[in-house]
Amino acid sequence: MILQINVDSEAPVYRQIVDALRPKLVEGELLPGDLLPPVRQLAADLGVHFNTVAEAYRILAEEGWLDLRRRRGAVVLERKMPRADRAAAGNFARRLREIIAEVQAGGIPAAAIARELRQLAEGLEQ
Amino acid sequence: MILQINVDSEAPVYRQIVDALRPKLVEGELLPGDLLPPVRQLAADLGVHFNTVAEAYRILAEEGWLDLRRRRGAVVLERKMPRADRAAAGNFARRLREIIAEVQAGGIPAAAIARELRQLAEGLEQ
DNA sequence: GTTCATTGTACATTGTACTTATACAATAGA
DNA sequence: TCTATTGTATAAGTACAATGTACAATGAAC
Repeated sequence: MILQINVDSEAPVYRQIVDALRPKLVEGELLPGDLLPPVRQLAADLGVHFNTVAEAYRILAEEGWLDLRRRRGAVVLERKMPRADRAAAGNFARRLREIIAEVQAGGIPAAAIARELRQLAEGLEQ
Repeated sequence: MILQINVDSEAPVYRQIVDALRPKLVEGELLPGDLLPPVRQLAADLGVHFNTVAEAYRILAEEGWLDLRRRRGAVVLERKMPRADRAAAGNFARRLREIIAEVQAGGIPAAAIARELRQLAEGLEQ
């Protein structure tokens, strides 16, 4: 099982799958040439319909991460990072601020959040 | 206008409103006793139906941020931070990892992301 | 080269969630 | 007491998510 989903989440399953796979692709846990499980197998593992998995694969294929071909499956591609558009950076800051506020509201102390942020920042620079 | 929404966003409007207001509440930009605009006024400003704003206010009221009363409007409350539940911290790390991967995939350099994270971490510790 | 199981694709259907429309209930202030 | 202003409740329209089913493509076995 290469990922898990949460049926209680408000996020749609196909998006949960995309959001769980993308970090593995970006961080190199999944490498070019690797083969993802067939839609029917991953769907069975997750307990959802295979079309739901297919939709997730399709999104990642459109982003340039996967090559989908019948009878062969989903292959991880070599992918160049695109040029960033102007809005992306601003949106990123806003979304982070939203999430941090949500987590703080949930009772996580600011110090713990700050620690987590620094840890991730370090991980990015290696 | 105390906030803006993005009609192109995939996030539902009522959630955009919640996610835009919560940071203001957490960070103290909105203080106990402050009055939010009536649902009809904010809705008109945003170009949506007032029930959509009412739904957002209701969510924030359930979280303990607002007191809603007819004819008086939405008043910001004094609110204690709750005890954090066990899952929250782990979910936070996972969501951050997802968003960072998404932004990286969009072409923002890791160094820029790391800078943003550190900046937010600093802001949290003041 | 043919056959067939395996894989992704296409599309209709069903259920769920978002947004709106409309009517209602409560209440501060004149 | 009356009334305008405010939030509330509920149903309907619409779009989206997830599924069911049939199909198309193709690598492997022979």
